[in-house]
Amino acid sequence: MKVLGFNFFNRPARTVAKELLGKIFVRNFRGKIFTGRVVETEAYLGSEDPASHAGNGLTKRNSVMFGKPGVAYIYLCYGFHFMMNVVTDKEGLAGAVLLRGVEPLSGLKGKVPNGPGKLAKAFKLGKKENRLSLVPKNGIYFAEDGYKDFKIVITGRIGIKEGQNMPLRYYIEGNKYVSKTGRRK
DNA sequence: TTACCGATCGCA
DNA sequence: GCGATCGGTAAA
Repeated sequence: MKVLGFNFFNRPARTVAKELLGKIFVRNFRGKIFTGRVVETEAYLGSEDPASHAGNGLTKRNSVMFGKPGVAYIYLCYGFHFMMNVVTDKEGLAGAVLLRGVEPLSGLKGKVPNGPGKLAKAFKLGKKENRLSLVPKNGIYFAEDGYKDFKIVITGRIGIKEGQNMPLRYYIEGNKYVSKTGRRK
């Protein structure tokens, strides 16, 4: 099993979002290991994407999206829910991939993180983990185990105003752990 | 300093 | 269909 490194994330958000499907998300929380297979992602771009946090230029919050790839961008939304993103694209260029759904593999004890909010909660991700680098020493990283026998479906993103949506959502066809709200067309 | 609102979820 | 609840952002 190979850990995904800097070069994997140092590419356009669309590419990373697509290739992250089927990979394994690993979270080491105080000695406990949580793992899950990535089954659903969304890509967020920079200035060309009005739905992205980075769509209106650089601010304090989104500055991490302009920084080094392979860094966690975790944001509190609607006052309740954290969203787990991975920064992509080379430094200076905004881009991120949102994790919307994973299939639980180990350490998740019956939890079904089918949705970005629940996912972050199940993996114990919060404000503290924002801006952490996805280098194994920080306890958050992605790994590759050769799983690639699946079909990728591309649709519009979820929760985005009409008119500024783009087909940047990727998921594994037929997977039970793709979020339900996300399954609608 | 204040007012507004969002990449959501669970319950009715 | 709606309310919960908080931090970033822009305007004053």
